[in-house]
Amino acid sequence: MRLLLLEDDIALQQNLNKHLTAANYLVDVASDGETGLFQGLEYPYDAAIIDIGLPIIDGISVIKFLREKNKTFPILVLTARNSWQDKVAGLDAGADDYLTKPFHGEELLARLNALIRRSAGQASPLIKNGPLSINTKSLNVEVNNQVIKLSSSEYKLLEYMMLHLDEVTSKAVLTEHIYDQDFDLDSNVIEVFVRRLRKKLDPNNDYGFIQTLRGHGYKLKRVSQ
Amino acid sequence: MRLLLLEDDIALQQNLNKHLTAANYLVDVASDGETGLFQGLEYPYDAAIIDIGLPIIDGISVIKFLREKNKTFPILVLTARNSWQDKVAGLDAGADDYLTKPFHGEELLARLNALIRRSAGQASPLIKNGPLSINTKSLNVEVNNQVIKLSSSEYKLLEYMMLHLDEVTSKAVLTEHIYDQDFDLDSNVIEVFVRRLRKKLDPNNDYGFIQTLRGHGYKLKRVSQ
DNA sequence: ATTTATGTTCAGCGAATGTTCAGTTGCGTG
DNA sequence: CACGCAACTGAACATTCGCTGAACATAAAT
Repeated sequence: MRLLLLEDDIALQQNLNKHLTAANYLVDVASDGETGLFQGLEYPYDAAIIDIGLPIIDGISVIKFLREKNKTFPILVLTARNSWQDKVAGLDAGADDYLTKPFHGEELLARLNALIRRSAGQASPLIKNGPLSINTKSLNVEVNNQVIKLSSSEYKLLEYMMLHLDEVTSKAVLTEHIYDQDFDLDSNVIEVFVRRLRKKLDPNNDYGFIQTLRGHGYKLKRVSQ
Repeated sequence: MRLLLLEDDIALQQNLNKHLTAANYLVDVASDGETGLFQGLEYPYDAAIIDIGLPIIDGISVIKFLREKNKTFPILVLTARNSWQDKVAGLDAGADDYLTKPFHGEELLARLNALIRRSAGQASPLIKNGPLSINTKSLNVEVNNQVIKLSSSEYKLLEYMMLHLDEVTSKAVLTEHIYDQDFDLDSNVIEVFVRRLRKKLDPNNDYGFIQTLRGHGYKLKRVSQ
């Protein structure tokens, strides 16, 4: 198992390196974002541990860039205590878990093991489809890296379709997904939400994300990119 | 698909049961670890959903025991929010994925489907017959890799015949399949739909996909290729 | 209490689809 | 070969479905 460790605090870096190596990981280290990013793009890592505060390129940007380049290995971010924003930013950028400093080496190892095992099943909170991406943990939605603000229902609709790319889904099923109990069927809520979603995601209909299949339902087109 | 659901919160249990059943799973439920473990050892499940906090025997132990007895079906653990220890423990015990409460039924389904698919080597929604192919999920239809746009009824007809290749099907049966209730019999709707289908799939009748058996019905010819 | 965001309902429109019809074709049987 | 019936065909007609803008209702935020 090969790891990428990005940490600029040299003492901490060496300490972690020791721990991880002892746990039979092959560790590559870097002390700044640029070097780290380069390495992350270059080598087939099984996971990365990235500190938020890095010189040259900060950790968040490194994560974003790696995800943009379709690097899917799990990422664990290290944040300072009480820095709630950093955690959120990290998860938004595509990290899979976070750890607050200070922490025990054991804790790090446990989480890392879990992440790696889980990633074998490819359960990343970040779902991408061409220029469209959503984060099922932070509920962040982006089109071409532009954040889109969606209402709760709009998000639910989109999430469902992102989890079922290219599958036709009837309005009845979509309704069930938005409302806990069953709902009045001869309402056109779904149509209205779809309308608003389309408008927000793609005002000029450049992409045609959401397609209508008359008599069947809607589907979110898979975009290659 | 048969599932084992171990959850001691009765409300949640029933809710999940409803969702899963609606998604065509056959669900066995249990509210404590002992009963659950017994069932897990006894029946051939396709997957299990296990809450960490269970009476009598806790979820982690159940998972460990199942794995020890070489039960290989995928296991999804449910954990409380912020309890990363539980997640780690669950994954270490042999679970394949985790889900943090509260969650949407759909997210559960998506993960579950992913797990099962991964463990079983997916069944394809793609049906091919020579140059003709349909996708029963996306409802995409192609002839020689050229996408063909069909109306709802046209698609239903084609799907039925693709699922019954080389079988003669009477107009009455086809009618029943398109309409929920029975329909006026002395109408020539089917003929009209067949006509339109033929035109769209094969304008010059190069292949002769749909054959007429006078007095009996239609059949979709199996094409070698 | 007021404003703002979100959810829900409604009605008109137009295109896509479904349905009917009438004339034509052509197979199969006598 | 001729007849009758089943299927074919093109077009007209009818209807449904989804789209849309807006209004109204309710919930959340200030």
